[in-house]
Amino acid sequence: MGRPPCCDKSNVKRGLWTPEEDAKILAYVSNHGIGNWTSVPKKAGLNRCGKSCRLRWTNYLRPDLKHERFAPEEEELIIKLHKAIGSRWSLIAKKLPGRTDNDVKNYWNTKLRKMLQKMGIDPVTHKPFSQIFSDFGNISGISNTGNLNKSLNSSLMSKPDHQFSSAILTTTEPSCFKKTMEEQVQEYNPTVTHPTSWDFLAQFPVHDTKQSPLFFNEVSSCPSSSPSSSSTSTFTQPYSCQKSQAPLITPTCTFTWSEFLLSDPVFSAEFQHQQEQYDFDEMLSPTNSSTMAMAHNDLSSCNITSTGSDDDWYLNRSVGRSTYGHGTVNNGLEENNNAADHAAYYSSSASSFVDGILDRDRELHSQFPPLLDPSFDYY
DNA sequence: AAAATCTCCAACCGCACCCGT
DNA sequence: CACGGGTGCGGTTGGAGATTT
Repeated sequence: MGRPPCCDKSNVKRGLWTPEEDAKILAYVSNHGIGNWTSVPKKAGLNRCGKSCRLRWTNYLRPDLKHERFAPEEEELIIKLHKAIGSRWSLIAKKLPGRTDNDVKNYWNTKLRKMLQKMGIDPVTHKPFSQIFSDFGNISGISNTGNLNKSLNSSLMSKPDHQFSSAILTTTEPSCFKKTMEEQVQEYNPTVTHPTSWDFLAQFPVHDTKQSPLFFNEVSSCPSSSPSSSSTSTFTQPYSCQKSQAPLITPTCTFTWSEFLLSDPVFSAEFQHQQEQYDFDEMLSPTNSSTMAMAHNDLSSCNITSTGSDDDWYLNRSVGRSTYGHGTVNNGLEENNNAADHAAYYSSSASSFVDGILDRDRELHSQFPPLLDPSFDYY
């Protein structure tokens, strides 16, 4: 039994607002102020749902809103905050005067996300696709099975190369991203001699948490919407996804957001030296609201159980989902972090947990030699 | 010029939380 | 403590306008 609708949807107008309707809202708010939106339609003479009125006001009519395009500084701030706290649009919007969460969300989805993808950055994890791909390949052994070349060939036959030359940096793009996806793949995977394609990457849904949550979504995975999360700083589960529950990996140590943020050279500089400007403590203070408190937990005190660094976390997630892959010995992180920009932006380290998994992988191979046959297929 | 496709964003939806009763 | 109305939030959709074919 769900919650009853806030109004009779069949009898209220929906869709785009007219100037007349806007004027009624503005007139009502100027006379009565904001409050009890469910009664606003009736009092203002509108045939709209109260929720719709509130949305129209907060997202469009509020006098303090900016309607011009986002400035490069705003773009950079959104990216940094998204890396730090994920798709907490309302929190991000609070740091952008005159912008609503809807503005920020739309701008992210239409511009910034695509821009990052073009530059070879996974917009969910903020890691280079090449690193993700390399990790995945090295752990699951894709490159050993022959499927890599097969996939590359098929994808390259279907898509022209010019797709990969689109990552031309503009002056509005943040300076912290320098390399195209193609460059990164060449750099991180010397064995890959051809440009790759989105189709090819799409076959390995490492950044699609809906289809296959191979990699931990550091933000949405925090049980921030859970009532209990606001009262505890330690998760009882290593990770939990609201919509896609992933199998658990036994935790061996803890990871804190504050350490993660402060270890990030880009974010920590802002965080430490301009704390007043960002002022997460104030913004995320538990005294403000439960949402703030939950986000505070995410940022400052929420402990995410992990086997080491955040990179290990991502890595372990992929390991956990690739039990039967053909693992290579190296985890690929150390040797693949030779790009100065990304080495500065993304730190990594080896993991005994990963080694353990790889040992087990090798053990499986020794016990089941057919697995090493490139022609072996599960289907 | 027309049709097809793409981009963008306003608006909607459903869920969860807050808070008064 | 339970309930229910109000609100906040993030994800998604629909359609208008722009662009390409």
